[in-house]
Amino acid sequence: MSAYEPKQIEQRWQRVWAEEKTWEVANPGQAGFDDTKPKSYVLEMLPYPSGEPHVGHLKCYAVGDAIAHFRRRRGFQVIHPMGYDAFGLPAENNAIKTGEPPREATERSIASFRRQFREWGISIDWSRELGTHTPEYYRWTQWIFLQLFEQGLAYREEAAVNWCPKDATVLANEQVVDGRCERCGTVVEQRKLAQWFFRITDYAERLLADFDLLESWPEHVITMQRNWIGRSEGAEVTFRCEEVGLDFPVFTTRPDTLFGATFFVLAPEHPELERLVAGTEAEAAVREYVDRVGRESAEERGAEDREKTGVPLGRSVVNPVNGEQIPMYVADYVLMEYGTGAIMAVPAHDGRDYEFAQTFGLPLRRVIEGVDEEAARDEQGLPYPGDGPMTGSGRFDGKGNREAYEEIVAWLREEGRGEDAVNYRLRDWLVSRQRYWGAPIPVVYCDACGEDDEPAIVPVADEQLPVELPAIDDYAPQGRSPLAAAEDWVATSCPRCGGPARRETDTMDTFVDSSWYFIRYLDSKNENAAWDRRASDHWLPVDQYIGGVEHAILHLMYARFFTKALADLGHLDVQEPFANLFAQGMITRDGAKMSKSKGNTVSPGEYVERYGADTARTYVCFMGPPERGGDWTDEGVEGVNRFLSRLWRLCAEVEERTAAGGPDAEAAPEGGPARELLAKAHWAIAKATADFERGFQFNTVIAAVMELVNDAYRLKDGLYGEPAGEAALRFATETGASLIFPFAPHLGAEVFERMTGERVWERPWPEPDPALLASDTVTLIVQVNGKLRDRIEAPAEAGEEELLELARASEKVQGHLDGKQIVKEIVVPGKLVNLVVR
RNA sequence: GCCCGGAUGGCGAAACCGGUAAACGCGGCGCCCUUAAAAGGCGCUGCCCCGAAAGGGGCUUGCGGGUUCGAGCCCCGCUCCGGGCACCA
Repeated sequence: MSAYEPKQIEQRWQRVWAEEKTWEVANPGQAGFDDTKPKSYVLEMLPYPSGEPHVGHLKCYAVGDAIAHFRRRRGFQVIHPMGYDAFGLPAENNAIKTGEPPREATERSIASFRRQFREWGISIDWSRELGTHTPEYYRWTQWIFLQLFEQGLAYREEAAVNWCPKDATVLANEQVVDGRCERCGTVVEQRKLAQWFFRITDYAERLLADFDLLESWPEHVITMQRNWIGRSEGAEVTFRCEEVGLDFPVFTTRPDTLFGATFFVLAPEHPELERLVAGTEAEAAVREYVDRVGRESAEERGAEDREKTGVPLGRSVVNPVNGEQIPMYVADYVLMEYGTGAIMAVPAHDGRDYEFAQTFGLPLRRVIEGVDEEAARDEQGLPYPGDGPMTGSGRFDGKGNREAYEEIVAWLREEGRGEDAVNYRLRDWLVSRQRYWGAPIPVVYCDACGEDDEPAIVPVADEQLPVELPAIDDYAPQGRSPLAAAEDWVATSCPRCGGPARRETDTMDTFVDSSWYFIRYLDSKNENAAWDRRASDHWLPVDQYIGGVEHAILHLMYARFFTKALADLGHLDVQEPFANLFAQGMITRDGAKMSKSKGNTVSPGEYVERYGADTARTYVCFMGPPERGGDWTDEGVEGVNRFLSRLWRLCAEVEERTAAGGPDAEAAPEGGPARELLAKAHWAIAKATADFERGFQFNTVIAAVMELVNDAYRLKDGLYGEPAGEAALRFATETGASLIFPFAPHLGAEVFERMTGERVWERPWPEPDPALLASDTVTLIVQVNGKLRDRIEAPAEAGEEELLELARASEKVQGHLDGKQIVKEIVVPGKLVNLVVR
């Protein structure tokens, strides 16, 4: 009998799928478009092509492909494309080290990914393939940038960035490790540079509200995004500094504690600081403090156990609720980026204000009594952040603080000193990078069009797109984008006035590229538009998105933002890009995250070479629930390989039998092995279908097919009775192939063809026969006082009385009744009897 | 500190609506095939106790309570592990 040789089988089917373009689908209006089927967009996150694919890729695409195959055979027209997120730092860092142009290393890696995806037999519509680094793609990334720019959603502003003084370069956040430059170890500084931003904060509210529009996303991903957006409700209250005649609004979530404010703090970056202290005694100390803070990294400043620091300003503001003068400070625990960059400090009810007050000997004033505390009225138990009755708050005393909250805000509103306010933790998205390997930002600076010595920012005209990335020699950053060195490229003419102008030399964050690729797939060869509305209207949203949790926040939120902004611009008709999201867990080795330095990496290529793609794919799906992680073991791989070999040999044996004796037309009588095997096959169909539809329980789908194959072995030769016979065996084998096909497509296709002469992917997913699922008898569980005492084969149709009689008649049960009184009888028909005795 | 997950045999796990705990796989043990090995096939395999055996009994889903005829699953209180956010007013 021939052995299972995956290589031959796999190559054969890969050739068929490539030559026949089996997985390509047409768009509406194109030849071959099938308008009879509902659509399903199945998408895995596109890979970042660096080096070779790793097991994370294998898992992601194995899971996605199983879904795609299942949906096709359930009658959907499935679109399942692939592309490469090809811009980014690794290729550029490699270029700095080796001098190899990023494009070359990237193309090499893409070729390797493409080849391996084909070797894995992933059912991809290759006609839609894209790379985000190609001018054909980034031309439209630039177009989207300009669309956002025209809407005021892209803007340029000074911002603090990470700066390494030794390398004289700007660093990405990921290149700052523990506040130091990852390359030279120098402490990183904050520098103010003009940067490009996307106004994602305008969408904060919708990004929160539209979680309701999603069909199925993992709860923890939604929670992570919620926390990231960080919506806080409160009030904006204005404190006035009479000495300099300035109003200072603050944001607070606790207007109920206003009477407890005993001091006031500004962030070191606060723009009015200068005016407050200019020419005063405090000026020198304040300036020194602000300078010191400015030199610190965000990491240092945010350190957990850091002592509170600050400097008094020698000024005071008036508390609008009681007219009290409270002293002003500057302190680095107040952040300019959040709220108004100023706070009212209530040390009795806020931990941070409390610490500051302790350090600087400032008074506490309790304005909310603790409810159950012994020392509810004195300084013990402070800071107290909880609820309770108001005290020391004038006419609000005695009221609950929640009630007082509303009344105080209403009062401030009437007085014109405050109003309800909402704040978000979310910041605008900084998209410019002083880097080479990215899509150039398509604007120019024109002095002639500008005013007041400020050059005008002029968008590049649509017909001049793409702004192509020029070839350069030196990729090392010099404190400006490496593109700045390409002087011929930088010097251009102004699209508006035709005069001399300079190109923007920053490139875009790679997250911009990946925020819209799923739309481009729908019309990836379109040279006249980013996409055709007919295509996007038909295919969007993505019905099932699959990828790692590491993208739970950034990528997924950026893509959601892009979708909403593009919908607002009239380019899309969906508000959410991904209706269903599946976040896969990480595969470890020896219990640890895989890394080259630990030497515990698993190369999918090696396993595909040794065991075949079907084994590797089925194994990652069988390891456990795919949303959880799993530890890769070679024994586990062997086990799956053994199972697939068993299916293969079963097929070979059934074929031989036919050659020898011809199919026996058999009846599969009740109680016989043929009937048993057919019933098992239909059970497996029902189980596999249910588990597929329930979500991603692939491990149990595969287990069901294993059970079917085991039963086929057990029954085929009749070791313990009659053999099952040809027809039942053939059906069991065919069914096993059909059900395993989404995981092991090559073997599934091969075995199915040998059994039926047909192509499994052209056959609908099998339906279980209810007549064969039903059984004449059931195992009745008999409990006494909830403990299992006997199992009895009972007629499936038996009524409650009959079951009770059977149960009471059981000898084993009798032994436990033993003179006791039956006080209650519980019957679950077809399942269980519980006798309660006393 | 706040917010999410999770904890079941030697291991990965299963258990759908509160109704047989441990399906399936790994590992281990035994047998068959073989001159032998590999490969393959067949069986056993949660823990403890009684028994020569057949068989019987008890215990068991991180810990402690509760609800229920019945809890891995529901409720209350903890412990440990993993992840996210974190001076966000």
